[in-house]
Amino acid sequence: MTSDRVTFTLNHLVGEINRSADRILRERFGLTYSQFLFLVTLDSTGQVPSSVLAHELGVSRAAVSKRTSWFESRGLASSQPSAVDYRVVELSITAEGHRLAIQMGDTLEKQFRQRFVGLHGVDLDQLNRDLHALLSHFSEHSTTRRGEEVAA
Amino acid sequence: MTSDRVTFTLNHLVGEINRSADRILRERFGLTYSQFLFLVTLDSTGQVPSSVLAHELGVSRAAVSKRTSWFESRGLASSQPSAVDYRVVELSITAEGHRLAIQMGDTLEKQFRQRFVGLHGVDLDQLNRDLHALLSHFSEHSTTRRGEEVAA
DNA sequence: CCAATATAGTTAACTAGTTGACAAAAAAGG
DNA sequence: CCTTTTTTGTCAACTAGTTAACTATATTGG
Repeated sequence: MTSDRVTFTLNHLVGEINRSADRILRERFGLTYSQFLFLVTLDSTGQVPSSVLAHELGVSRAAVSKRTSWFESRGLASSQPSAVDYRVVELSITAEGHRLAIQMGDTLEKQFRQRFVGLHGVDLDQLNRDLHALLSHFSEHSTTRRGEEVAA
Repeated sequence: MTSDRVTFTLNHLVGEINRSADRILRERFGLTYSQFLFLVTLDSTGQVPSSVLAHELGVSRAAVSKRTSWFESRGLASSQPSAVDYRVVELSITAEGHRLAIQMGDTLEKQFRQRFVGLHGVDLDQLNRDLHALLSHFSEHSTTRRGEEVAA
């Protein structure tokens, strides 16, 4: 059962971390962790078609489509039809959205570091490398059917 | 940014693993990963009050309440009012549910092992220990953090 | 003993995801 | 050039979670 335990441990740990991040972001910024991910991803891509953002977030195009107006109405993101492909809606982050994404990221980073001072016996960088190794091994050996289409 | 990258890597990896498990369970058993978790958790607890199962699964009592009839109607779980506390609904797994939980667990285990033959340089048992260390450190330091000072 | 409080489960209204169907636009290719 | 196929975004209907309000039952303490 060793291997199963790893997946259970992973799920449990990720659950705890995300719950904690969510709580902090709600308290201090009034936004959820998932809203933070939307912003930080859009910030990292710069202006992108809605479908590309969906792919980056690992969710369906429909999911992004439904959430876009929420971010627009709060002045955190903006959308405009592409000039070159009239099917495409280009999304971009606003200055306010960018400012917020940075601030939220910094807050989480600081909180995470504080929480792990005094944790000895685990090398976080080594852990990160191992997780990356697992991830790429996993992606290579799977018929990654992520939502619908897959970019090779 | 090291620490943030760890949480992103964790999320990404868990997403891939769970998506893969979900796909396999849907194909072979017609059930989702989350339904498997419900069954395997109920199987491990034995007969429990609905609220205890909710706690074990890390979801709200309402979430369990709404799903219970689905499992009952398929003969995988059963519920009966407690004889000692008339507020409580006791849940238990059926023989069929138990059989299914075992079979699904075995399938995932086998698939996981197959996928990781040929992955060198990562000791899964060591990884599991590290993750557990992180998890318990995290849980210890997560309670009682009201109003702590982190400059924003 | 009984009034106040706490707890278990259900329900309603909401959020955020899914798939499948669709219209419109673009790309491919005879 | 015109048909066929592909892609983009949106919508509808669904799943699975949330919180808040509610009912019914326990538990506690004066």
